[in-house]
Amino acid sequence: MQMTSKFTTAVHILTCIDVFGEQMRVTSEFLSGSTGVNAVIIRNVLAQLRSAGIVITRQGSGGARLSKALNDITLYDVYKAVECVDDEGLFHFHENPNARCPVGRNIHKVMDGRLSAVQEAMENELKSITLAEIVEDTKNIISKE
Amino acid sequence: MQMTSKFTTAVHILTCIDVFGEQMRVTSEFLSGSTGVNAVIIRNVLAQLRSAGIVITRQGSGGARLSKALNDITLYDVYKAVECVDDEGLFHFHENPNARCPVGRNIHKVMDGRLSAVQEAMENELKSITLAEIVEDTKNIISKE
DNA sequence: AAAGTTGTAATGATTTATATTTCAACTTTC
DNA sequence: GAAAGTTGAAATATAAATCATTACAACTTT
Repeated sequence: MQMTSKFTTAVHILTCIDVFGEQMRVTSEFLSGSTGVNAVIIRNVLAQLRSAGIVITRQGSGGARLSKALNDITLYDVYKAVECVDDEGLFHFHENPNARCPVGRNIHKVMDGRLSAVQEAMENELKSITLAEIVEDTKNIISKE
Repeated sequence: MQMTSKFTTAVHILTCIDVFGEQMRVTSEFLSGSTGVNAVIIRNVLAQLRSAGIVITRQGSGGARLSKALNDITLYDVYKAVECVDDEGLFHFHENPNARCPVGRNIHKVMDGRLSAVQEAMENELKSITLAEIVEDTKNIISKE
């Protein structure tokens, strides 16, 4: 199992918008070139980031912009925006446990709370990381190249 | 994205072995009935649990047994046993970032450590939960039904 | 020897992820 | 206002992953 690569793609996109946005229009075509991801997928990711209030895009004009400070965007916001994990949760329960078996009819409720806690631990860690630090590190590396 | 259901299936299996193991042979056929999961899949999961030193099974004789105390089996052990997440890690990087782009050639190393930390947060939570508690809760619920 | 079980390989069905094609709607520039 | 470039979005294709199923050899117990 692996998280959709739209997540790292989205972080890459946002980093590019900040790094290049002042000098040029950061179009889906440009982002496709930088990420190696198909331009239509880029537009889909941008649409999700837009729905989440993270970027602004407009038909025709071209070029995405951030709609918040990097400090106010956490990896969790990006993770939610691109729907890495749906309402069903991170863990996938086998669907047909046997209700006539005492274990089968109870295992779900016994595990549910604990699995939610595990997912929450991961999400809390994502909340602790901001795009500001990602971009700062990136710029530092670039300036030393 | 969701974790393979082999994980919850494995926990279900281990719970059944403990709950029913003293009164009967817990065969893959029986476990298939309780979980609603195909018997061959059950045998595959049992094979993985066996490789991890968690259960004992033998050709012919039938019936799986635990090879450790429930207290010494954490959800992390089960998660590793059934290979929920492979060596690539929980997060899947888009594969072809452009090395000619300053962001493209650095984003991976900027994110890697942080993504590992996120994964580790999840895994640490899994390590904190033992099968002993899962089985205890299950038995408590059953006894009150 | 018979019956039941595990181990495992091979195949199929379903779902999901990503890429691709296509085109209408929009903006800017000439 | 026409041309060029861009976004938004639907439809389709390809590839990979997941789970189920079939089949059968190896093994154990009776």
